[in-house]
Amino acid sequence: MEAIARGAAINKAMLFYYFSSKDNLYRTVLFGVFSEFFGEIGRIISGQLTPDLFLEKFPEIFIRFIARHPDLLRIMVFDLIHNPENVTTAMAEIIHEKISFKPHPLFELIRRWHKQGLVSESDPLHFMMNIVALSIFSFIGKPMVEAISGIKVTSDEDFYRKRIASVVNVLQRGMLK
Amino acid sequence: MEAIARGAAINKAMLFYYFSSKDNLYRTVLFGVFSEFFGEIGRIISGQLTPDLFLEKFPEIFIRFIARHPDLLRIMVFDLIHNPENVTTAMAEIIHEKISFKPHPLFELIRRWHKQGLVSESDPLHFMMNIVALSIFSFIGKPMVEAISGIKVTSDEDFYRKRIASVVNVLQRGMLK
DNA sequence: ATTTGGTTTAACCATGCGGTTAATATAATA
DNA sequence: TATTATATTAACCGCATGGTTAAACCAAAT
Repeated sequence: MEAIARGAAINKAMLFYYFSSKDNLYRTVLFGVFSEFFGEIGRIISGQLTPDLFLEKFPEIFIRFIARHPDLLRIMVFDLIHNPENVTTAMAEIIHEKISFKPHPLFELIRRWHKQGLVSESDPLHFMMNIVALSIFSFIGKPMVEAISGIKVTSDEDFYRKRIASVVNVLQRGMLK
Repeated sequence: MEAIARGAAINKAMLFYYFSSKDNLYRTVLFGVFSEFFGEIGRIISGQLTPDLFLEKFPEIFIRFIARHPDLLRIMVFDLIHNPENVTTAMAEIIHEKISFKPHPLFELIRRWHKQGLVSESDPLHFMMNIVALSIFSFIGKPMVEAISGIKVTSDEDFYRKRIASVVNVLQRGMLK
């Protein structure tokens, strides 16, 4: 909290005055950032959406979004690992009650794609996990893979572009029929 | 450290007596667990290894290994996110100096596969990242995807089996030619 | 000018935690 | 048995940090 206050050039007590607790500040920030994210995602989901367009756009949006908010992933993953109930209830609350994005239509869409023989994965949960996994790991795992391989990434922009290309390629070839 | 000592039914000071610092204890544990892991991986890597066998075995070993060591991922991801230099230098040291597993032969093998037209991904770094990403996210992301989708995983064993199947399917269809 | 309500701050409190220490118990050795 | 090296412990230290408080500041309303 002190560091946040320093960053905002205000006194630490002001954070508690306006946000009452660290947890509440956290949720407020999450809400803002989720609104932004699901807004972007919502914009590509429509009736005419094809699976291969979805698999092309989603990783791009996801990876670019996280790259734009480098601290978000750090904070969320920390919470996800240490007390998942906390962050998941906060997320569920935010998503289901306050934001227009509803996941169920997307899940129904994925099921329909599978029934139409367009995608190979029948379970929408695993379908989405595959996409998110490939996108998110670009950030968490980069230093680990660098350490194991001994290969250092030179340009970030270059890395993300190649990463997006690789992810989209794997997803389209791997999940489309 | 206090919790670890409690778990081992010893006094906290003993941990410092035998391991001198938290960091050193951490590295000792990492070393043990990495030896185990890379031992398992090393066993499947040989001259006759085919890419599709590799893509089938690696995720299975990886996912089962992490499932067997639930705290490992938590600790490593925490470090990976908060001070990557720390964990990566520790990892590099452990892998390159103390363990028989060498990543370069594997990377060469992947390059050869690509030259032979067996796999579509030309960069071994991204090739490996795709595999690790899909495997690892089964653990970190599970609660998140559950929260967003509203679908709760019932049986763990069931979840892992389906997860492995989905990952192997995506990888084999997505990266093989 | 004085009251009032929101705003801002420095100083403080409590707790958690990595790490230390000095003293004691125990086993090995001469 | 006396000595020495190794194990083991309770108590303590210092620092970071989430959170609180009481007082001061300041603008607008009376």
